[in-house]
Amino acid sequence: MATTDEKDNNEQMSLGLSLSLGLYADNNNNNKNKNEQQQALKLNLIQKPPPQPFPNHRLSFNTLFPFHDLSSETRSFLRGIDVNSAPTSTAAVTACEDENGVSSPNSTVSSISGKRSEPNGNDENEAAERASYSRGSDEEDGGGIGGDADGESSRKKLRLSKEQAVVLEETFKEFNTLNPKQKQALAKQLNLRPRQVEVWFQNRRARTKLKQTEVDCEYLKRCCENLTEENRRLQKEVQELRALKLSPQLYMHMNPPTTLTMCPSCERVAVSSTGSSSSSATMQSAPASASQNPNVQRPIPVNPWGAMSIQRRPIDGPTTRP
DNA sequence: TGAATTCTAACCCTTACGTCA
DNA sequence: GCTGACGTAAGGGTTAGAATT
Repeated sequence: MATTDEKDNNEQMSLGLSLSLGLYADNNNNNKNKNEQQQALKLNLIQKPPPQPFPNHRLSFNTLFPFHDLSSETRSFLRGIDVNSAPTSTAAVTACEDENGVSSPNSTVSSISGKRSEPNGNDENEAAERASYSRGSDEEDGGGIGGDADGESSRKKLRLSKEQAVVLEETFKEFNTLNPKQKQALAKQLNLRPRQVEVWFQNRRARTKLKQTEVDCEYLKRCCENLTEENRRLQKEVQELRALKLSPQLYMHMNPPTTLTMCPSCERVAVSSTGSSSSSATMQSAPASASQNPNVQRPIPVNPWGAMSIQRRPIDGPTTRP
């Protein structure tokens, strides 16, 4: 059926994606326009994606574990994803699309296209089949990809063409979430159903998040290793100090124990030796004097992240963002 | 004005399918 | 040809915020 959304799409088709995404021919009759307009302002006019990579209601990993020294890096993880490594400009892809908007290589039903690597064996039959398939019945969502017409049970799986994937990827770099209008416009441009675009973005976000989780996991692993090492070292020091306490007569012949000091500016922990000239009084009374005199370098509880010098390699992700 | 209800969109988890080795 | 691993499109359920009543 011809919905108002389709009308929107027709109006927007004449523009390139970047423009059409921002275009708000506001003849929509549903009740969420205010929201969308606000979002459109945010996303399209200001060209500023939402601040959070995943504007989710739920807590993200980084929300739960806010590494203070990593925030900027962590936020940048989701930038610059280029999975397909063949970034074609949107304009170029758009240019491939002819006026009818149906002759471009469309999403591919794998059982039809055969090879995964090269879906664009452009028969007219194939193209027609793909077009009819990917367009489907433009009823919203309900049908699903396998829910069209005949089979409820058999859900055929389509494969997006390379061009579609590239455009989606490029768009994802810009906006990792789409508002409904953007979704519509992009779907129209790619000759897909909005639901398919939505699903693609959802899955794409999931993949990005998975990568992020892997990176975070690796980081925590290294944190754990460092902490274990630090713990081992401190245990050893404690043993030394206990031995010292039990036999003070030996103290004068011992090397001074190492002490953790913290740089007040960067709060990084440094292991320093107090030097051979340090007196026993200094060593033993250090914690007490530190608590009284803030200028005294004092042994501190170990900052688990401070001693880390791990460079977290950002994973690919959506593009730059302030 | 505040509470209850409805709508919507995003997310997560899972499934099903296609491809490849 | 069969099989298991892997990638990914899609289904279904849940949730939170906005809009409406």
